Amino acid sequence: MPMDAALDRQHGEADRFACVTPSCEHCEAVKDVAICGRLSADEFSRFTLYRSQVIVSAETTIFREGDPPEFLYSLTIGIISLYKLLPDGRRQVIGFLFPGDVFGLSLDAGYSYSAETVTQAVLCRFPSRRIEDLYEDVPRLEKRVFELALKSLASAQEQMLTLGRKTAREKIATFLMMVSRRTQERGLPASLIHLPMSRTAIADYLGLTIETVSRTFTQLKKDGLIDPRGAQALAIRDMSGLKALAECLG
Amino acid sequence: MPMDAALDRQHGEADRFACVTPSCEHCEAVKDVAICGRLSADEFSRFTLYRSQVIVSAETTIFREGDPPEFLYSLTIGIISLYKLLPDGRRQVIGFLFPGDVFGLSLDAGYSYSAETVTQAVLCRFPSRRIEDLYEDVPRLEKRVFELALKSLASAQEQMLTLGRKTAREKIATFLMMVSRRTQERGLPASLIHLPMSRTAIADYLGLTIETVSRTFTQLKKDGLIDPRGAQALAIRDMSGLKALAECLG
DNA sequence: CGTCTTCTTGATAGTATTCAATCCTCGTGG
DNA sequence: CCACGAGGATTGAATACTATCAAGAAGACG
Repeated sequence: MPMDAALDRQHGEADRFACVTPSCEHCEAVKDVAICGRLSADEFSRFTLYRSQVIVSAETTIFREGDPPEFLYSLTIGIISLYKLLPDGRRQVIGFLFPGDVFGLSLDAGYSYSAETVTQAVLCRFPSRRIEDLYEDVPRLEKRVFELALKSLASAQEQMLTLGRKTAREKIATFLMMVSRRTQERGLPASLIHLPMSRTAIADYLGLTIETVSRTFTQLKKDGLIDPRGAQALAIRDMSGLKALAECLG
Repeated sequence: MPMDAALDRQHGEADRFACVTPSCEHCEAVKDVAICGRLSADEFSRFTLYRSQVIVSAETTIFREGDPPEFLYSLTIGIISLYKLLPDGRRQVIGFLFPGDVFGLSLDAGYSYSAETVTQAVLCRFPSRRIEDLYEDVPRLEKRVFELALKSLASAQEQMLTLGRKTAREKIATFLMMVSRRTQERGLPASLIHLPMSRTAIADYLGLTIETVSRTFTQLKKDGLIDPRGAQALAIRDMSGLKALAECLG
């Protein structure tokens, strides 16, 4: 397993990660929310000295749990999943990331989770060993990363509530509302959502099996709450009903 | 409900929270791990200008989810639980805190969880609105709080794996190993652990019912892994067996 | 257009929950 | 000092929700 990881890093990167120039035409879209948000022009130019950008194709591993932390990442475009594995293969997706989210923060000698792309993605990355220098050069950035880490913490705690105390139906509703919110944040319609992640990934995120996920989608459709558009997209037909279900009101 | 909270804060604090002098005889015990760890004498004296200390009796609410954040807390002595509630009363304990842990970090207008003591506790607290001043006065403290927030994040992610993918038996083993580790960190024997939290609190932490928790303890006893010493304490008889169970190896 | 993968649906099984009763512990008061 | 009462913990029986096993349908892709 560590052998595979080593090989991957040795031979794989050139194939999987395409480097792009530091002039970031996409960054504008997420500038308000991303790590690089709220920086002055001067701060931003210093910031770019530490940053490199990569394009990663869909369904590609970025790093594995236990790998020595090489980079701190910020997602510009695309969707990424973070997950942990048990020795027998059981998997828990601990988060789906959207543009503006950061990942790869680590205190220890290794990353505490694996990261892989769901869709093709554009990432900013910062060498871990130069992070302290970056923080000194652009102090506001440290505060920003701190803020984003606290946001991650809050959503992890919210997810603990979902995993521990909600039913399958409520879990799916919660998941759909989360995707809807993140979609809306990007300026897209909240009730027409794209689900590029597989049923397996959704199941592993919610602590369910793919069969239960599938059955629950079918039920929600029957109840008129959603209207599937193939397996990869759906329309929310009753937003307030779905919200009530997600928040366990009704 | 908000009425109750308001009354609590108005009339309750004098009764529930006893203030103690800033000379902290207990702090020595957790100095290496706590928020105040690794500070120079000079930094520490500046630090104390922001800090107040309180003693809180057992089973007492410190703040509720949604309350405006007044303080950042650091636990010196005792055990605290953080939890979230659903409207219908379902509860998820999102963490048990031990000496050295911080809580009450919040970005929003309100705390994102409730906090209550399990045992009597000694707390350091820092007014939220002066936190930025404190960070400026003692820059190293901001890094320290950042570190502790990342630790919280890592343990939340670990708990997501437990909640989503482990069986009741594995969950209990994981919980016991966590308590054992935190006990050992305080210089106490790892295999003789104290469980001051109720079965309800343990169940709400692991996403189980009290009955399942109880039954699982009984089973683990039968299997010779643990040896209950009343409901509030137990000896771990087979540490490596319990560890294997917690990590889902065997 | 056929193959392969992913998703959906169906039948059955199992783990944890629910409902209910008993037991135990500990604090209280006689 | 011991009996009593109350709340929490344990145990038992039945149920329910979700998982597992198995098969079929729908897309995706060459």
